Amino acid sequence: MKGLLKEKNFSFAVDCIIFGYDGQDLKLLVIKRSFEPFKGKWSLVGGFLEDDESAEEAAVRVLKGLTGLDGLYMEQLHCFSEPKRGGAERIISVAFFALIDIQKYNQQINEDYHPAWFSINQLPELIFDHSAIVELAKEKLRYKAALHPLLFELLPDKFTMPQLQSLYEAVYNMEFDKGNFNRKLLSTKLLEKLEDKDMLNSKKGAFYYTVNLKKYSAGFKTFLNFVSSQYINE
Amino acid sequence: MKGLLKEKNFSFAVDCIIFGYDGQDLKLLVIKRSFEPFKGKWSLVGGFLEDDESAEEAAVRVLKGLTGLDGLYMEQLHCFSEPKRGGAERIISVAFFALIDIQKYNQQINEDYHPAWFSINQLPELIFDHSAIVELAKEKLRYKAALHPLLFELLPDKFTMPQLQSLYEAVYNMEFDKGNFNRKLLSTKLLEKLEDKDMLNSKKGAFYYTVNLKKYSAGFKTFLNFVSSQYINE
DNA sequence: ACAAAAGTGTTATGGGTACACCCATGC
DNA sequence: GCATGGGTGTACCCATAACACTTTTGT
Repeated sequence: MKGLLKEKNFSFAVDCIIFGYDGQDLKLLVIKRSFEPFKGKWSLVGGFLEDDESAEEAAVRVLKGLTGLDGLYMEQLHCFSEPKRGGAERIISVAFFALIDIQKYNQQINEDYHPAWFSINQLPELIFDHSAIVELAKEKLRYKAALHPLLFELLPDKFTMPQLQSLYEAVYNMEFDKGNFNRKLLSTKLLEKLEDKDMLNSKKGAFYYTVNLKKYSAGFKTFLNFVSSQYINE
Repeated sequence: MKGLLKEKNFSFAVDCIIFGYDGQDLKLLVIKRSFEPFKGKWSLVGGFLEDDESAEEAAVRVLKGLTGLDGLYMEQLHCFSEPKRGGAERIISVAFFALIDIQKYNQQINEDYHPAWFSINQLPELIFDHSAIVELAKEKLRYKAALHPLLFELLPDKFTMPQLQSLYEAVYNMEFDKGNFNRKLLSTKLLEKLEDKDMLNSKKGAFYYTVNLKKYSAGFKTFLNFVSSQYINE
C-alpha cells in the first residue's frame, strides 16, 4: 500500500507438472536443463512470463513448445513465492499441472528439451523446489480426481474399463473391486459403450468406451465420494 | 527460457478475501480505498510484496494490519495475472482467503482503512476484478467446507449446535434437519461438549461445544461427503 | 399450562462392499 | 475343454433422510 511503484527484484515464471499414463504407471514428464545454473539436471518445464500474457497463457505456450499439443487439461496449482526457493535470483512461479495422453504426446514430442518420463514412484532429484511442487501436484491430482472425472484426460479417446481401472489403481496405489468399479463408473452416465472390443489384452476382449464430459455437472454428485473414503483411510 | 534477466513491467501484490459470520449472514470484510485510483471505492485489502517475504507472509502482514489479528485461518486461493485486470499498471496478485471470528475482530479493528462488513448476498461493487475474485473465494469456501471442518474458524471458541447449524445454513443457503445435523457433526468426534449452556437464545438453552481439530485427520473421512451431495444438487 | 426451541429415537431407502458366479475367447 | 480375464448378480451393512417424539425452560 505504499504507492504503485516498487522496485521489482524478482522474475515471474510458470512451471508445468505434466502427468501421463503408460498403461502401467502414473508418470511425470521432466526435462534436462540445457543451460546454467544446474545444466544437465532434471527440471520441470517452465518459462518466464511475457509482458502481454497471463500465467495461464504462458503455461499453454510452454506446454505447446514441449509437447506440441494444444488444448490440454490444465489447472493452476499454486503460486510459489518464497524468497529463497533456490537459484541466485528471486523467481516467483505459478505452477500448473497438466494431464496428457502419452500416445498423442509421442507423436508431437519436441526433443530439444531432452524430455523424459519418470514413474511417479521413482522420481529423480529435481532442481530448486520442484520436487516439493510435484508432491503437491500429486496430492491435488489425487484429491481432485477422487471427486471429479479428470483421469480420462490421461487415456486415449477409446479405452476399456480394465484400462480405466488400472489407471485409477496406479494413481491411488490401491486395488479396486472390478464389479464395483464398473458399476460406479457406469452409474455416472458419463461413459458411452462402443461396439468394438480391445482383443489384444485378453482372450475375451473388453469393450471400448468413450467419455462424454458434457454430462459432467449432472454426473458430479455420483463422482463425489468416489475413491475418497477408501483413499483417505489408506 | 530466454535467460534470467527480464524486464519486469509489473508489480506483485496480495489480496485478502476475509470472511466472517455475525450469527445471521456470511459476511465479507472490505475497505474503502483512501488513495487513487478509485479513491473512495470498495476494495479487498491488499498490499505489495516486500523483497524479503513470500506472498503468504505478505498476506499475514496485511491481515494483521487491518484486523490486528495473528494466526488466522488462511489459504492461498489463486494467482490472478491477466495483463488487463484493471488499473493502469500491470499488477499480478495472489489472493488469499481468511476466516475470522467477527467478535475477536471487533476488539482489534483498525479504523484507518475504513473497513466494512457486507453480507455475501449483498455485496457492493468492488474495484478491478475483485468481485470475480470474491466469487471464486465463495465457491472455494463452500467446496472446501463441504469436505473439511473449516467453518469453526468463523465462530467463537465456544458455540452451540444451533449456532453451528445456522452458520452452515448461511454458507450453503439451505436448511438442514437439526437431528441429522447434530448426529453428523457429533459423529466426527471433533466436538467436545461443555457443561454450560447458552441461555440467551432459547428457553431451554443449548449446550456449548468446542472443537478439537487435533483429531482432524481421523475425522476426515466422516467429513467427506458432508453437505456435498445436497449442496451439489441445489 | 403452554409455547418454543433443544435434543433424541425410529424407520425406510439407497449406495457401498464383498464375493460368488457366468461369459467369451484363444489355445 | 480349460484357463484367463471380462462382466454380472446378490446379499449384507451402514450412512442418510425424513419426521415423530421427548425435554427443558420462560412466560
